[in-house]
Amino acid sequence: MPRKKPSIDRVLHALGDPSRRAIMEKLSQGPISVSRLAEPLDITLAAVVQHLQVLEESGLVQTEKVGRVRTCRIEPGGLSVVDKWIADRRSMWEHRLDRLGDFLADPDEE
Amino acid sequence: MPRKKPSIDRVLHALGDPSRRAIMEKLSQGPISVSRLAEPLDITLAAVVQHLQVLEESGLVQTEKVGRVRTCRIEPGGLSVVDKWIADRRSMWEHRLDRLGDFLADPDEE
DNA sequence: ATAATTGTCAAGTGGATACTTAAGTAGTTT
DNA sequence: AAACTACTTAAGTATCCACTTGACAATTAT
Repeated sequence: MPRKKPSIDRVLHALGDPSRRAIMEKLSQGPISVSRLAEPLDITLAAVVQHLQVLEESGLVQTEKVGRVRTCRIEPGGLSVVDKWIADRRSMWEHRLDRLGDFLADPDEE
Repeated sequence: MPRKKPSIDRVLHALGDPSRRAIMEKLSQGPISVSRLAEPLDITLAAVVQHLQVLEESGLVQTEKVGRVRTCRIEPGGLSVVDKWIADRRSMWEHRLDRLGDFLADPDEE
């Protein structure tokens, strides 16, 4: 089955949840199985599996099942779409600040 | 009223919503009033105000009311907490990849 | 074969939340 | 003063979503 395109929408929604961020942080330490992932989190294994689905569909995590063990790891390129979105916003408003000193609208700052 | 500390949790949750991202994108073009912000979005003005509250509490947007008009603008440092979180994750797993070649899933390591 | 491990799936629940409507406030214009 | 503009606030609704339970499947160990 073809892997879904990781949109900024999917990715940011995925990262918006604390449990999923905890999973990302754990996975940053290295690949690990589902049940070992679940141990430190105080949610059930089933919940962890659901989070992993979201993370996988958003392109943040890759998993592979061998035998009865599913091993999860970070998908290194997954966060780049967020980087890009942020960079785009920043370039927009920074570029704007270059062109016109916006003291008119904002006398207080800068 | 002291401004709340913008945690990574607040910020990523705020950015997880498409309407709020649309607001961020519009604001990247420059400061604008609430009602003009609402025009292109097909949600009510009241909904926009609620989103703006979330964005402001997360430190992504700053607003200022003069007369009866509230002007909204990007808070330039607001996204840095996301940058930092991403950079931290990346440095973790990249550092790890430097140290040990991760040949295949080796469950009992270290 | 039996049991234990590791994960999967379906269905349901409770709480969060995005949104609407409607009424109200406070500046601004005429 | 009256009308209009630009929000603001409260309350209700409906959907979403994180999480649980419980039954099941598949692999590995005894």
